[in-house]
Amino acid sequence: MASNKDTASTKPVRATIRDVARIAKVDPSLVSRIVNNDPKASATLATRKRVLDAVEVLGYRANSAARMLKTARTQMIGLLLPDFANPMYSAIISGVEKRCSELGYGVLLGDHAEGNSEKTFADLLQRGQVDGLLIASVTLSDSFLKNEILNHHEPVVMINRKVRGASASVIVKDELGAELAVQHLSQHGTKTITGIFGPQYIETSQRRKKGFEMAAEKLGLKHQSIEVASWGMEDGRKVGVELLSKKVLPDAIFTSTIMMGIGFLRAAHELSVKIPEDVRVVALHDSPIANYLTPSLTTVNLPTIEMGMQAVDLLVRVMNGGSPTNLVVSDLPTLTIRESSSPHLM
Amino acid sequence: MASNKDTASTKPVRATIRDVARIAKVDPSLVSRIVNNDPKASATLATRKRVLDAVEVLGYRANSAARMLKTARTQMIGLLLPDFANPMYSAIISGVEKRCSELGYGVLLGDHAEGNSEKTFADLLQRGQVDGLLIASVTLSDSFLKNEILNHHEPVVMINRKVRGASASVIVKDELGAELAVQHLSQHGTKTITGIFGPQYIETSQRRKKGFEMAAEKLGLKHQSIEVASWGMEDGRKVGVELLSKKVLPDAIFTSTIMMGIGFLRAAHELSVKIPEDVRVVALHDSPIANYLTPSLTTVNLPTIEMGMQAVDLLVRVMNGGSPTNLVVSDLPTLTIRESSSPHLM
DNA sequence: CTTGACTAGTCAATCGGTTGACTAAAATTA
DNA sequence: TAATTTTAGTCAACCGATTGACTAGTCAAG
Repeated sequence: MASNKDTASTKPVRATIRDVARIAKVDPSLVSRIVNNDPKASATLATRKRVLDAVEVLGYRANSAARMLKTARTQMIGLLLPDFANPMYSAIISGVEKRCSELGYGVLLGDHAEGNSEKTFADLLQRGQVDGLLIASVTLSDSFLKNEILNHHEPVVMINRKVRGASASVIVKDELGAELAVQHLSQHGTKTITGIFGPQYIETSQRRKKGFEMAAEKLGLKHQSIEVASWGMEDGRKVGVELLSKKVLPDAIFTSTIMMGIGFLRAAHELSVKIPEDVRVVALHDSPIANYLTPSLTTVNLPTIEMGMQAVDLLVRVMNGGSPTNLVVSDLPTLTIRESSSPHLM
Repeated sequence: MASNKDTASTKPVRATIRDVARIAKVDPSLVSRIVNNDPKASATLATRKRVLDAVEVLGYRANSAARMLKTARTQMIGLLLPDFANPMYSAIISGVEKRCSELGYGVLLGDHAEGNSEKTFADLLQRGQVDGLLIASVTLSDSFLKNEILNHHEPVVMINRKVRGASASVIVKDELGAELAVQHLSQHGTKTITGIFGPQYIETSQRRKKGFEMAAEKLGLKHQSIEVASWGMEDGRKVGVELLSKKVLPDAIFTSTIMMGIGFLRAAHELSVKIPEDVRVVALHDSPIANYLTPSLTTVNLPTIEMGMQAVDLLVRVMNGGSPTNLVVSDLPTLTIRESSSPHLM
């Protein structure tokens, strides 16, 4: 008699380890050891083959719930994001997913639109659905993170952001990215430059601003930093309209996100300010779309996919008992020069 | 003695149902019934309170692996996507995630870049990590899907695509979307119109083309359909360059994806063709970015988020024994008129 | 021929909840 | 008051895989 009674019709009958064991005429424990390459498994070649054949024939896959229960590891990682539409996050997702899939981890998605956050954390971590958590959110406050996350002291890695005081994180060389942009913008006789940044309570925004200001200082540029409440296209547009309505325009603009850069280009278009002739623009973050804007947008390509991958690596290390560290992706930002900063390309 | 022995230091000690039972001085089964609102649970108010208090105090959450194992349901849905960067997919993800979270399902992400596919399917479905699968992929061939997916006859819902012969699906009114675009474009004295479509072995592409052609026919427009191999920005640009290099330009262009539309605008810019003065453009799919392009891009807003949500609903129905159906989201596409199609806005 | 060391594999407890079957006491009905 | 139903809760068998402990048989060495 089959151990799986066929329930009426619809339910697919999944083979269990016992089914395999019965077919191969061995104990389930041996099957387990063989399929998991347990060094403790000792079996003759013939036996091993019988087992493997049975696995093949039955299409056996270990039930992951049972395995999770016994091993207390889910082989899943939670990924918390605020916004799926932002291309920056797309790249992170890609990197995370890629590395996870290489390492045999699943990626459980968690969005945390407003109000959602506690629920998500509780649901994912507390009921043991994931072995660890990646948080790529810029909107959660440091204090919330400290109280909710570090309290539960689960393995957590922050992506693209450090949280003061604790936890592991992976960031990229934002300062250097900003510096690269400023250096490039300083050419062609640029004297004045304006940077547009997100809110400074976010550590990442701070680093970008710092990189911008130090580079401008070093190059002797007259500079100004504008801080806005958010990072989106509309923010870039609004600031752009305001800035470009003035009598005197800066020679160059640096936006700390590509979304802002896109918005800024739009503002310039609306006010008939010529980019790059009147104002040259560089944005942080690359995205395929930068090539297709008019003018195409010069960007600093941050190693975002790499950041996602290394975040997974770090998280896995922490899950295995490694100590949480704050990691900086060693890949350097690179500049992709396009029309928005290069009069001669136009 | 606590049932959880404290392992050295790092591992967080999670309370089990037995811990709760002990504190509340009841049987674990009663705890289970109470926390799950099992109608079979009968307990005095006092007992119930004791249990709930104990749950609260211990921060108890049912271990999901154990529950999965026993109930044979994971409360997770797999979402298979080809590309996280495409804004179209972002909207689908949003909708799926939202509805899942409302219904208490988790979303397990599966990318299926090349070669990845069998592995992903096997991993997710066969080892019972998800109760059902949503597939939002346009690149997998019908035959692959039929053999790999329908063979295993697991609950699967296709998003934005039908597979001939079987399975459940959710699509939107693509024809109508195309028609809406053509109608709008037919104004302002348009006589000739060209549509740009993805490969016709994809059913969705077919419907869009059909909608386009029927509408053009009905309105007495001279029309032409171009078929390209893919749906991206570069495809739109290439076709655009080719098309706009000719001596005679069509009065209007319809692109069947927003990515193509973006690429087309770029082509026009490169060739100094004025949009909308020389050629008017409408793209299928809306996205916030359409507002920020130059010119801003008129789009047909398909109810994509809704599609994601309804896909989840349908999948859940199928998982609960409902019969798989091919569903068309009833929300109608709407037109958002922007500069690319409206001379008077410029 | 005996002892010891492998080899090839089996046994059984366990992970944490769930759920049908069951019981003792209390409440209701006859 | 006795019989019956309800209430309040308990018991114990799972779900499927993992893993430390154990055993029967084989082989080699002494």
